[in-house]
Formats: sequence, C-alpha cells, structure tokens
Amino acid sequence: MDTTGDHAHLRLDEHPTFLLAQLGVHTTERFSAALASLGIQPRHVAVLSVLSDSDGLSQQQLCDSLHIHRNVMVGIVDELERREFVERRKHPANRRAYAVHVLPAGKRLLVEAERVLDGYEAEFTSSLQPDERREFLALLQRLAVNGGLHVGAHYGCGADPVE
Amino acid sequence: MDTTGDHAHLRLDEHPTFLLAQLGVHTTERFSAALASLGIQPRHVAVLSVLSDSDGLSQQQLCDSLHIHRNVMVGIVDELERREFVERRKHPANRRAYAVHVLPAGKRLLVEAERVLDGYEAEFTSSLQPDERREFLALLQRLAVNGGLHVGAHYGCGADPVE
DNA sequence: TATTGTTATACTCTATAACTATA
DNA sequence: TATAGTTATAGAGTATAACAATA
Repeated sequence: MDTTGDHAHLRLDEHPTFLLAQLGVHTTERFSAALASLGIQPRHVAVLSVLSDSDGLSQQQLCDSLHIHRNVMVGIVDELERREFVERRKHPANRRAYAVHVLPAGKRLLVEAERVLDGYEAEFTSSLQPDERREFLALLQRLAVNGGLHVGAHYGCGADPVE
Repeated sequence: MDTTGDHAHLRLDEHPTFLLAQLGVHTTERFSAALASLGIQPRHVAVLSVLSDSDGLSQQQLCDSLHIHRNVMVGIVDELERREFVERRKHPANRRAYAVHVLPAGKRLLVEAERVLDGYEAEFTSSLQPDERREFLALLQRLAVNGGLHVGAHYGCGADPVE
C-alpha cells in the first residue's frame, strides 16, 4: 500500500487515451486481416465508400473527403484501377483532374467488404448488448465530432498532415 | 435515392471500426503533443507506470507486461536512463538481466505526466457527461478484455508481433 | 500564381536476424 | 538449448519536395 502520497500509480487501462490507442490499432489490424481475403485494405474500402455516394470525384476531392494526402491517393487509385474496381476518366470540368468512377467489380467488392466489416464488428462487439453498441457508437461519434475529426483518415489509410 | 438495391452505401462514421481507428490515432497524436513539454512520449509513460507498481523489473518483464518488443525496449530504457528517470542495476537473481529502477526524477516525471494525461482527457471528453465518461470507459475496458488485449502496447509504443 | 496529378528522395518506425553472456 | 540484452540491416510507410500540365 502506498502511504507516502508522492508515489504515482498510473494504471493505463483506466485511461481512455491508452485504451483508445490500443483498440484503434487492434481494430485496424483485425479488420485488415479480415479484408485480406478480398485482397484489399481499409483505405480501399474508404475510397470506394466515398465513390459509392459520389461517383466521378477527382482524386483531390477524394483527398479532401477522406483527409488522405494526394501523394498517397495516387497509389490507392492505382491499385483499385489495376484490379478494375475503378477507372480514371477525363474530368468533364477540369482537364488537370481525373474523374474516378466505380466499375461493376468495384460495386460488388464494396458489398463484400461491407459484409466483412459487419461480420468483424459483430464479433468485436459481441460482449456488448444491442443498446450498449448503439450507446458506444453514439459516444464515439460525439467524441469524433467534438475533436474535429473527419472520419475516414486513420492510420493505415494515409493520414493527411498539415502541408 | 437508391432504388436498385445493389448499390452499397457504406458510411464510415457509422462503424466503430473506422471511428476507433481514427480516434486512436487522434488521441495518440494529441497526447504525444501534450507530453512534448515534458520531452517524453506515451511509451515512456507506459514503462514508468509499470515500474511505479513493480520497481526493479527486468527489461524482459517490462516487455511481457506492455507487449513491447525487447528490441524496442532497449531504446526506451536508454532514453529514460540518459535523462536519469530510471537506472539499470544488477538483477539480484539473473546475471543476464538488468533490474530497472525508477529514480526520484522519474517519480516526479510520472506525476507530471499523469497531470498532463488527466488534463488532456478532460478536454477530450468534454462533450461527455460524467456518467457517460464512466460508461465509455467501462465499454472500452470490456471490449479490450473481450478482444484479449493487453493495454499498454499501442501504436507509437512499439507493439510486439509474433516472433 | 495556384492547383492536379505524379514521381523521387529522405526519414521514421518496425521486422528480422544475428550476436554475447549467461541460464 | 534457451533466455536477456544488444546491435545491425532491411523493409514498410510516410513526409517533403519537386515537376509537368492546366487553371
């Protein structure tokens, strides 16, 4: 027992900072492993998810949406295009830019990726009751909004620092 | 509106996987920045926190406790020793090992680090009510335990893969 | 002059392997 | 033969800077 009073007893697992850091790495690793069967990474899912709502965005618009650096986006689109999940077309309004379009295989891939994601999350949150999962999600969202975060840019997704 | 039914609309901010990944990176970056005034990183806080409960552990025991690879631990202890926060002494039971002991400056540093951590977390969770913070922490802990995580090993702390 | 996409280079961090001295 | 600590090397990922084409 500590009777001196100046002996710090910092317990890492009682601080959301350390728990969040570790759970973030954990989920990224596990979700990445689950996605390996599809031959893609979370960053590819992120790009496809944006395009599924806004097909034909330029690479720079994708960068703005996901806060991924444009240098990194080149490689992501390269990989998606090589496997014919997306296609670079002429941008109708800007000859400097490409319009990135999702191809049929990309749409099918996103459906599969969502299935993988849902399956992983069901397992990951299996210790939570349905109402607790909703509460947990709501708290995460509130913290993200309060912290000024733009979801989609995370480690392994090519975070975008200040230039 | 989507009337085809085969058009996936995966929203990243509705999935704990992406939210956790991003919040984990965010907290690590912010906490690291807050610690910069003390000239240390989260990994140093992690090691000191373990030693504060179990002074004189060997480097390997620290590795086991925090799931940091022994190659990385060498550098962490080097940095802590150079600034006289800890000291390598002869291990009483094993001549191969060092016993890592916290020095007075290290104890003072940990108190300061805990202050920085509490300050950061108060700001980070300012959008949560006290009972919500407790609930959030409890949920994080349950997910960590359920996922078989050992808190302390996180990105920027030198995670320990299978050898 | 600024922006879009691209490429090259350097830097950080980590993974792997080896080595020594002990057990 | 295995373990504790250390060191070296190489690999992955990223930051920085530059470039050509276009605005």
